[in-house]
Amino acid sequence: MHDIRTVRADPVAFDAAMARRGLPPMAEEVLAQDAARRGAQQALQEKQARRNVLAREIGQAKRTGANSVALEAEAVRLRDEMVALEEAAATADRAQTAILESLPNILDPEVPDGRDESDNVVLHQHGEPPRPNFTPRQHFELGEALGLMDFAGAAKLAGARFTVLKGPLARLERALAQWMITLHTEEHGYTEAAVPYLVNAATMYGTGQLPKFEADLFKTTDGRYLIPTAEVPLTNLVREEILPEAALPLRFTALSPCFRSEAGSAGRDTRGMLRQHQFQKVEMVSITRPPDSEAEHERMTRCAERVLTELGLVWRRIVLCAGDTGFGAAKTYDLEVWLPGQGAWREISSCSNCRDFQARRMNARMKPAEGKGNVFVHTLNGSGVAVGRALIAVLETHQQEDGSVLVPEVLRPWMGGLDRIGPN
RNA sequence: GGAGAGGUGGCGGAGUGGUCGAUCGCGUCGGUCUCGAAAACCGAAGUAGGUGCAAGCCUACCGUGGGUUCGAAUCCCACCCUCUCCGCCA
Repeated sequence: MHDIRTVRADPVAFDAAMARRGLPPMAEEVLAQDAARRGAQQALQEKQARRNVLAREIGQAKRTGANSVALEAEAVRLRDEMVALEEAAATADRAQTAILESLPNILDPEVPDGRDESDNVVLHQHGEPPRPNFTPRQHFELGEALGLMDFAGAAKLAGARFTVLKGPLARLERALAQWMITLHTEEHGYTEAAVPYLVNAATMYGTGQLPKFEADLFKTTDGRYLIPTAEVPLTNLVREEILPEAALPLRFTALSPCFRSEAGSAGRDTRGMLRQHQFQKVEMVSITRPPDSEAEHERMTRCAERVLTELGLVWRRIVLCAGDTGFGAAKTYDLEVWLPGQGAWREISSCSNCRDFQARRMNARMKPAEGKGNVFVHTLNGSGVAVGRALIAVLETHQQEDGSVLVPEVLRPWMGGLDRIGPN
């Protein structure tokens, strides 16, 4: 959601910002609409002021027993006139909100130009893709050979894009999740939250899923939505709040299942558990003072990177280009892991600074310690990290020639000391 | 699911058709007094929009959305939420 004042202040800059997203100029139209809105509102407010005066005078007349017939006649006329003005003002307001809420966030100047993911820029790489002296297998080959990853069973239960994990593999997923969230709470300063997985429309609007991306969501019969990420409930915790400046930053983390319809991705990544309708993810969310969000973005990304490093994975940080950056983000770092079986880099985490974009939608503000006026907070979110994909990366990275998989050191305490998942 | 009660400013709590954006208390901030503090006293203090160089002025907001009325925190309708009891249930 954009502030109409940023458009008013510099329409040329606004159009330039939207152009980076591949959108046509629209400032002129928005400003014309804004002028119409203000005109209608002003006309209405004048009538309202007159109405209030008349009502007061009529009340006074009634009390003193004076004749108020003429006043009441004018008031009736006024009310009739106001009907059209009210409608005009409301329509203009809705029209303005509709366009301002449909436009994506203004990108950080550091975001590189580009159309799609091929224009993303690698910033840093940790480790080198290994060159084992055998042909590494993909995660589903390993999992199925071990008899611990059941796609047919999942399809029977729920359809395509679901997986049933069994035995040590099910436990490995749980171990990954537990270890990650414990790392973030005990060492990275995040407060764990257990949140609803089903939220209302206002909550989905706050983080930007609605109204534009409803097709990506699962909707329940009672009008609620399954969360596509814990970012949604965690961030909306501050919706409609005015926080004292001293309370910031707020840092939350949650383990949750994520539900995605994957509309529009038919045929992509159909094999294996890379792209599912349901997966586990550990999410991090920060709410900061405006000047702090940039540093927080770096900090959060490093928290995610640490997870990958400690799991012994090969990863790299990329900054998404203009065309690939999500609707609500001003800047996004993706972390990609090297999957030896697939022989490709795949996204495992995405850390975004949304600045005040979501805060406007949520009306989430802070009261400055000094000075007047409340300001919108900044919101950030990042995966820390996707558990399902971490499982894939661990399997493919630590697989042995015999098809067994070494359990990363950090996970062993969570695996009852198990150091290897194998076909014994 | 059934029955009942209730949602008012940071909190508590009045207000049931006419200067009510809202009495009062607590808390907060500023001041007086004091060596300092407490107490006491005085004062300030909601959110957003419009307009204006500014001081200011105007408008809206008493859970949300409609309605009645010249006029609604107050009356009517719908919805949401909270609490109590009953039933069911992990």
